[in-house]
Amino acid sequence: MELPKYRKKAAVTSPTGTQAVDRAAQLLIEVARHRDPVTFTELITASGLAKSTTSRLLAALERNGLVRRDLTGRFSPGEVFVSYAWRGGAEADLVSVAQPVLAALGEETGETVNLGVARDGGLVEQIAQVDSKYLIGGTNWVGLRVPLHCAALGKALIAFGGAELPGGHLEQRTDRTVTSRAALADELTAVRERGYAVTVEELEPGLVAVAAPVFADGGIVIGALSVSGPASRLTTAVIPAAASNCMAAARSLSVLLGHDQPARGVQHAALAS
Amino acid sequence: MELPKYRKKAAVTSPTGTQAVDRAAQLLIEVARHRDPVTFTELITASGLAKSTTSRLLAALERNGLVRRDLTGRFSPGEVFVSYAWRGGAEADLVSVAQPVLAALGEETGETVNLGVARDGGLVEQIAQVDSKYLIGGTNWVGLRVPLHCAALGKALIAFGGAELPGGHLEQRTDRTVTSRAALADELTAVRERGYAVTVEELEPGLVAVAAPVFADGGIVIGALSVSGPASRLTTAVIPAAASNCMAAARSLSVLLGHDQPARGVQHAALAS
DNA sequence: TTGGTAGTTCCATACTACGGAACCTTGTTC
DNA sequence: GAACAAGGTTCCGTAGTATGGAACTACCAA
Repeated sequence: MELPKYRKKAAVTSPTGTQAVDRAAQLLIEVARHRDPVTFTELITASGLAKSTTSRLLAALERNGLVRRDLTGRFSPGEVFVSYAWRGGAEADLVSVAQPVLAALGEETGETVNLGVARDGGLVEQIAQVDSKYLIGGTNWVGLRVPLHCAALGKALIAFGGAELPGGHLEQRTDRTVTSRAALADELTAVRERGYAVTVEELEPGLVAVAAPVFADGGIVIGALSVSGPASRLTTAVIPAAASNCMAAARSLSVLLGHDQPARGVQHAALAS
Repeated sequence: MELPKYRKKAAVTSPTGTQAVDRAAQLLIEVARHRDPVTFTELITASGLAKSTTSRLLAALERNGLVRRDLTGRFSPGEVFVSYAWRGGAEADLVSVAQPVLAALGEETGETVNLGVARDGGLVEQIAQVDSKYLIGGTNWVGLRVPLHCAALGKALIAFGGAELPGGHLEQRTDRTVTSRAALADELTAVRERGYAVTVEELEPGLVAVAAPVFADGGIVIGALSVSGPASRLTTAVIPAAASNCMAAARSLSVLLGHDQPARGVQHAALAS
């Protein structure tokens, strides 16, 4: 009886002519995705590859600075990742990754759409925007920073752990701004239950907004997506619909960023069956 | 006359059994290294690969979320990078990338060695440390944040554009702290010329330190490396030697992070000759 | 010493990645 | 608006690179 030198695979593996690259990419993603260093054995089981193949591919990745092994032989993202992250290019890239999602949400709701991220000092900054289709709508808010507690974006961030409410006085922006920490805590609980945050004239009279959190790999909240408009259009009757669109968009963006994406690549998914 | 189907290469290409992965890694690094999106053609010339091969490899990288193409077809780092950068894992990874360099510098000088990065509010935080070999030396400073203007790490950061001096009053920590902006500006010019910063009892009486900047890809300053000790040991006579060691270590770390590294991978370097 | 675990190297094999050419798409020039 | 150019993708037969099993090394524990 002869043993086949190559195991025949049941599932068709990528007919794209890039098997090795796909496999290496999967290994790299597996390393980049985890918060803690990953062991060689974990990578073998995660990828389903042969020891020798995994060893060879990882050596190639390491040689190129894409992964790094610590003293115990475990793998972490390499210098290329570290260097990229420190360079600060990620914010610009986040904006461009998000742009299509914002555009779609703007199309659906017709209102001003913003992507916000937490900043030091209890602020949230809008880093991308799609303008309202109406004549009355938001001006350009990109670069604008507002307190977390009176913005929908800010509430969404705090509620899901993407920002922390600073100590001290909570500024009373309008007569509807929530400045009691107890009331705010109750509201944040509601935000977590609903999945979205609302502000009704708490930041500026006549301004209503809803916002939902955006997650990256590993469930970390990196920002929030908001829909804002005048109180005359965003009435209590239409807020739920806008919020629903907003949450769906936030979820899409999260998936784009690798959150809860079951199998990112092409091959090996079938092998698990 | 027959045309060879495969072009014979003069230089031996990676005898490691990972040609495709190495090539893909080079393309990925080329994309991650640049601040601005890179075009397909630029990648072809940079890699020296055939159009078809480049197209296939880039498609594989894109499919796996490692690169992304914008509307004009140019390439940026993909969601995997964006997600990694936002997760904040880069700081821990920087510490572990830097650890061997710090250890070597500590071995050479015998003094306390620190890696510092800029924080909001005109502060510098020490994120990694190697302790002095002497009984009198620095305590554990990891996590400690001090004003930029009176720390060697801070001066090195400001001088090379890695941090900005905040407006307002410059705190007088000791009677030797430089609090005049004009005097500080002069000193920063000297730092740029020398390549390293010095503080002599400007942060705490009896404490002397030298520091040199650490660069990442593209010349961005991401942190600084310092050597600190008591004024009794770090006298004006030995400061230049310590500074020289410190600068060499900072340069090593910069190279590790991809700064000015002529050819990171294995192949293609030979093709340029 | 023996056994076990973790990972690397070797090797013949055969399948995957190769590059040239054809082809497609988009934008530009008369 | 036809012809051209530039940028990029798909196709294809071929060859040489990636493959996985086995042998091997290194380290640790009992």
